Amino acid sequence: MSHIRARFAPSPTGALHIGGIRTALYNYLFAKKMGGTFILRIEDTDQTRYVPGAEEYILEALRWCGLNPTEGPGFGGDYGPYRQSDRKAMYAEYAQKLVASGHAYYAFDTPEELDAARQADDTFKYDAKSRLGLKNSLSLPAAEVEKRLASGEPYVIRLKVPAEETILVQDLVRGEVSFQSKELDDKVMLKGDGMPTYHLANVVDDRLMKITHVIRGEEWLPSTAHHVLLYRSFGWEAEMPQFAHLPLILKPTGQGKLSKRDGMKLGIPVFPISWNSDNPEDAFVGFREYGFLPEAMLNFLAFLGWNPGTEQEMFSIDELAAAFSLEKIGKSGARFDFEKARWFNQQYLMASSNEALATAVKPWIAAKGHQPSDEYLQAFCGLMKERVVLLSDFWDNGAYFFEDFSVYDDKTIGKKWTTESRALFLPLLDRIDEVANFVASDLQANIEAFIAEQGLKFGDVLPILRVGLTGTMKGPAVFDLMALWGKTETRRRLLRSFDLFDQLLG
RNA sequence: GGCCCGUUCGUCUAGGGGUUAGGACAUGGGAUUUUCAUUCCUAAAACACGGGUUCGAUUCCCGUACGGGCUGCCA
Repeated sequence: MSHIRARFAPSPTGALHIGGIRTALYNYLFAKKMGGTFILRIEDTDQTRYVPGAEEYILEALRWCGLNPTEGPGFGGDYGPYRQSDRKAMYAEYAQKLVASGHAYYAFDTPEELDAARQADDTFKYDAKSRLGLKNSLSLPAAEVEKRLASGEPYVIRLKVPAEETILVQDLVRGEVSFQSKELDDKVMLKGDGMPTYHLANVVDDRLMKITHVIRGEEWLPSTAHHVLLYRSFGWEAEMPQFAHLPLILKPTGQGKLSKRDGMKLGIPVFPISWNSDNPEDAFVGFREYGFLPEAMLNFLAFLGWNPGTEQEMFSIDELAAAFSLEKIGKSGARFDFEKARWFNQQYLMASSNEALATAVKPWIAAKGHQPSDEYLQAFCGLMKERVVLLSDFWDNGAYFFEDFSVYDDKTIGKKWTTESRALFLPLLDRIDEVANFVASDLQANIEAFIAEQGLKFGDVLPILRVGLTGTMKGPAVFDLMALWGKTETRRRLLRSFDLFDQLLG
């Protein structure tokens, strides 16, 4: 194999879910590993299912993931166009070639007639057995066919599947898979509207784009037999791409492959980025908007159906590419485990530098109406990163860094705050004011000394300080918080809170 | 229904004819920690079933069961 060319070929029929991203990822990793080319091709041959904005969505999702194609619509490349609707004329040409060589034929049966046939017999199949009884250029006299064609009667072109043949598919994931041609139907190659079906388009394009490896979901395995037949019919079988069919991603609960609905049902994201729609039934929240880092999502996804065989779990995208191989792809479906995805994100958050985190967190804080300095934001991230799982947690668990809390842990205060408390804590505030070097260690030493002098225990003092400062019993070390905020702010917060606490006594 | 694919702890998986069947997530217990979290230790937890082949099968073969996919002028 001289130069590897792998493609990701989504259909712009709506938001691309996580399974599609994984397919893109594996194609990307494989190409990268082999020093090959990663190609994006838009498969928009179904005009009835075209959804405006879907192509933009795909591009934006890939961009967010960092899975940028080296060839594709808007990316350049010598094998364009990369949008199938822009290649329409080509397919008709190839379909005609198939007819001319006797590998395909015209069919005039209407969709209604075929529906009726299926209705009457649920095993109905357009194949070698039935086609002579149907309306096509094999069953009709030549003159009749000419007449129908000349009159502009709508037709499709169907592949003439041989009656008795064994078709072997070599799959890189599954090994040899065999099919009997008598089980296969005469698939439509060219539709009534002149557009190709997936089967024709994908074979022609993979050929013309010199694709060497077709890495796609397992749902394509059954139709691969048709694809092999097509390559054979065109005389391309010797240079046919290699196939690798990926195991499906299964629903988090229950059975079946993951679908768009599952996310909404369980309140978890199954899309890389949000998909907005006027119809709430068709609007989805993405991993991005949910607070995931793209690297974490990709790391998680990479392990759904693939494993390097070592015990390393955390992989950067470059490490994934280096470790990747098609042979290590599993065969069985993998259940989507959202808890595991969260864990990966937490690991990435903890491992990130404060600077990188501040950049990622900034928009989340800005959305709440705050524009802290980078320095403050970085310190905030440093103190919070071991206590968050999602980017959204930074605000959810740390809003008090940016604005005064209005609700606080009154259970703790109810237990600890007494009529004597103010008399005790005011001197402590003065004591804190006296700390010359306002850093955590000095603060701790002074407060500890105060506690000892008063004959108190940590538990008598620290909870009050913590809740007074933050409103909650959860969070970073009290002394770190004080050091960050400084004398004035520390005093301000505590005084404000003591007033609040006093109200509890009344 | 037909065809195709699959099946190791609850989940993601490693492994492979003879192993104490390994790791991770989640779960239970414990330690550290002024809180929360982190970290560390620890526990419980799996080769779907039945036949072969073999000295020996979780591993190879065949069935069965179960699961999944496909069965459109959708991809």
